[in-house]
Amino acid sequence: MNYNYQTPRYLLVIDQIKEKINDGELEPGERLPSETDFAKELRVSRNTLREALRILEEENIIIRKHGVGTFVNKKPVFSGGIEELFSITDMIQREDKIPGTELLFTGSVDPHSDDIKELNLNENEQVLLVKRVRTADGSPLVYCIDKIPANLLAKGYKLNEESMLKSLQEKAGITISYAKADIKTIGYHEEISEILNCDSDTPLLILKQIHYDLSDKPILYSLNFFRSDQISFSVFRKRVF
Amino acid sequence: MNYNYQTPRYLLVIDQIKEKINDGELEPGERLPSETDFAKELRVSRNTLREALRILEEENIIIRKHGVGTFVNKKPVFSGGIEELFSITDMIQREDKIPGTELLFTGSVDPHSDDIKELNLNENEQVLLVKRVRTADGSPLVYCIDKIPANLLAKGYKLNEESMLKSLQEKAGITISYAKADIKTIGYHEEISEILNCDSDTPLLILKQIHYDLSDKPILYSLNFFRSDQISFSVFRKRVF
DNA sequence: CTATAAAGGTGAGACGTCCAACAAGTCAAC
DNA sequence: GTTGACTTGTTGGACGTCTCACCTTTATAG
Repeated sequence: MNYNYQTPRYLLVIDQIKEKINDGELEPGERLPSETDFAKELRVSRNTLREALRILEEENIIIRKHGVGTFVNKKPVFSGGIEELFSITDMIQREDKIPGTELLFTGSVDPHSDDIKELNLNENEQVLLVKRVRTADGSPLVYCIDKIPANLLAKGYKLNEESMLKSLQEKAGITISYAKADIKTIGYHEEISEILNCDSDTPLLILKQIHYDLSDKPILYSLNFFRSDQISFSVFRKRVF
Repeated sequence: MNYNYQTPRYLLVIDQIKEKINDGELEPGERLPSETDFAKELRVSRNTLREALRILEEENIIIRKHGVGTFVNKKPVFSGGIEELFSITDMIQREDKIPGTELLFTGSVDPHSDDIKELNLNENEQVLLVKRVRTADGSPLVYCIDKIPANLLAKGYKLNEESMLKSLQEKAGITISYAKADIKTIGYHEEISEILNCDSDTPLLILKQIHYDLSDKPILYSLNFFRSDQISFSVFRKRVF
């Protein structure tokens, strides 16, 4: 096995340009050298440079104006919205809080009809059901229900207390690539509101997700009930023309 | 001399391939000809074909596997999540319902401190405040508060009853390019829950948005309160590596 | 029979070159 | 002064060619 990664040139070029921007060598709003000149300066062909510029434009780091020039974008690209897939562990850490986990239940169960549909299961296939409460700095933040087809996991699969995504990656070799999420809300849930220790005036934000792997196979069905007084979801919405 | 190169070749190639897929000439899951062969067949250079394939891959229409081949994607690309920016009018129409509007208030007012911050206003700048209830098939769905800096609009600016985005585009020549949205929830709002005609058990989903134009200038600050029993937000979440 | 090596096909990346489309400035003719 | 052709410099698009990395299949050695 020779993992002979050789980083493509255009990716190196991207890094070089980003570095120039971060180092202040290229100021926001400033015009880049012409493609011909810049290619010479970076010692790559114009096409390679263009490939890099194309991606940088996609990432909103530069703006290209036909017949005028290429410019460093002014605005700091904000992101980190939930259109990017990250784990609840990450979500908590981004708020500079310490994530914790309280395991409520784990074991194989027969799936509900919903699960069969969403996870594309066979008749007799069981699912690994995990119920947890995730805490931020010790106080309960979200009630999590996760379901994974049992046959995807080795017998001795041991759930660690960290991110489910990370755990799937490292323990089962499954890479989650994307998820289809649905955001709802519910006023009060007898059991869950109790566990999250929030009163009847505080609604719960529900994040219902189906996670898929690289070959579009449904892997993980999860329901998350958030305390709405401690969380909100931000989304970067882009106009599609 | 003037050959018919109005639209770029690679865009034509994209259309040709899409057409082949829609016509059933290329079945979902089927392998495309190799790049070399396909380029010959379509009478373009391999580079041009690759540019087309690159874009088709981005659009999730095909999947390329290094050393194996290029395949037509099986699954229908789901999207339409709120990571794509569309108006509430669109949102309602996508549910096959008839959008309606009830205008509650419109006029110029002094901005709040929040507005000044979010819309990047000057001290004495007024904002056009619009309060509306949007209905779907006649029944109230969402309570909308919109604020636009007054100086962006001509004196005689007349709000039509349609989409604010569309109105800004057509009447004021302002193109909204993207928005930063925040999703919250609230259990009950004395005034708004009343207007939306929903009881105290039904929480409201709040969509708070700041809309920006093509040059990243904040244009529109909006607060939308949705009846949570009639709406949920779907998001396509993608892993970023 | 199995395991390993070689071969061939595939997409990925890169280069040099050419022409077209676009924007802005220059300058002469009106 | 205004107009309109021309010039210059930019990004956009396209081509042909080459090498590399990756995967599958086949052939071969044991």
